Amino acid sequence: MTNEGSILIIDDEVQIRRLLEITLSANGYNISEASTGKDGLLLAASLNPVLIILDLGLPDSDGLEILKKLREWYQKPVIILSVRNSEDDIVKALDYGANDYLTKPFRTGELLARIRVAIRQSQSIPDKPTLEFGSLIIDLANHTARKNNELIKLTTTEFSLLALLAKNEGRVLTHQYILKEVWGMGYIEQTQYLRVFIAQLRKKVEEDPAKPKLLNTESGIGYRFGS
Amino acid sequence: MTNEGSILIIDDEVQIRRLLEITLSANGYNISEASTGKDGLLLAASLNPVLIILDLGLPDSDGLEILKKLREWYQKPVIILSVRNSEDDIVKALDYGANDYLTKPFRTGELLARIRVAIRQSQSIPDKPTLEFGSLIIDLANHTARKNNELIKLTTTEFSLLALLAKNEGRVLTHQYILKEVWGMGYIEQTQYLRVFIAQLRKKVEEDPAKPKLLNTESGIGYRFGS
DNA sequence: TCGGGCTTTATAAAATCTTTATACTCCCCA
DNA sequence: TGGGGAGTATAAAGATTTTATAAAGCCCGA
Repeated sequence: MTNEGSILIIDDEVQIRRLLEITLSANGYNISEASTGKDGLLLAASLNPVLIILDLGLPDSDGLEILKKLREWYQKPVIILSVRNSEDDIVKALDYGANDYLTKPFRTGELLARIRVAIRQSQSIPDKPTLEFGSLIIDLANHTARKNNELIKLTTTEFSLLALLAKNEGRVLTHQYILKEVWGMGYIEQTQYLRVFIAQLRKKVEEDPAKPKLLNTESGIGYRFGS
Repeated sequence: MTNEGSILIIDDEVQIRRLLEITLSANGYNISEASTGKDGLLLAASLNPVLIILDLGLPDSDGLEILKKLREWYQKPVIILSVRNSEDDIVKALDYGANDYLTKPFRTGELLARIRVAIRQSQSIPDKPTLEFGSLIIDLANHTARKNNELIKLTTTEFSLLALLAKNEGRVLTHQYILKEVWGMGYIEQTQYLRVFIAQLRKKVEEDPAKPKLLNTESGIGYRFGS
């Protein structure tokens, strides 16, 4: 795969993409590009790049939302490149999981150095792309899950729910928290959604859906994955 | 142990140190300070801080040299804080092993966010606080309790009751107080509820429910956890 | 238009809480 | 010394809340 180890640029401005493409290529990186948040997410999932450069001012969606969605499964570095220079924007982006934040216009040498820092750090941290629980293997980067080595067909919502719970193995997550993370702020009261999807997941993931070992319910509170 | 997890500031300017000290302390970090590179290196070695904030413009030595020396053994994050704003300085510092680079004057909120990023990357999630009583472990944040490392199944009410008593280990809590805290103001007279739930808890938590060691009754007054 | 996936509804089942019933324990005093 | 009462323990029945699951309806993209 030629794009193994590439850097993904998500930015709507053509000239910025061109500049980055030239600069980064000249320094030995493979480049992939997306001009919208949606494309960016898709490309990120399919290419699994070593680093993502993300513009906050995308036309189709809020950059922070893209960042949050990315961070549900993408552990490698994300560097924000934005014209926004307010402290609030910077702090939010960093707290949402960005590794670094540069304001446009930026100095290419500095960007390159910060890319080196980010990649250097991500390599020292051992990659944990899959979560394993007995015969169940969840691959966060590829959005897939396997039981006894067979691929389980999961919808997007089912996968985020499973991934959220699995990433918090042993912890009790409240209904509200799960609904907020998977469906969004406006769905905090839709506990029934959660019940429906948990039931579906159990059918797909558990040996015996009637006696769940992975997706445990904490009556009156929420759900807990495992132990 | 008090300096375990502290942040070391190496900067010769008193007012910067004072500012950082106030800001960082207010955000729950322990602070250590050095005004020269030499002291900084010594302190770093003796304290092993979780993060170092390093000024490049030290009087006794070149900041980059300090960084280089630090990096011979120190793997945790180093954030550079400097008046120097040239691309060359920034690139060099980052390539010498700095994790981040901020130019003075800096915005404290941004610095704090970048500190969080650096610490987040350098350490995995710390375990949440738990209450431990021999073989019984109560995890308040997770709403779980374990006896001999096995999860005990507790209902919401049972858990709040156990948690309330455990948090007040050794103290006698009156019936009324417990009822008010767990059930609410309107239940102060329902002493029987309490008896029922204490009995249930003892069955689940005590080695010998007939001879309780944790959930002790103070006849005529209330209950006491432990000692 | 079709079909997959999400939302909504309906209902059965399970879990939990409340109430009742009965027995036990301790302590005081005749 | 042993009977009585206040306070306590516990099981179990009844009531209520919460959860599981199937299935119907809806919506959107191919």
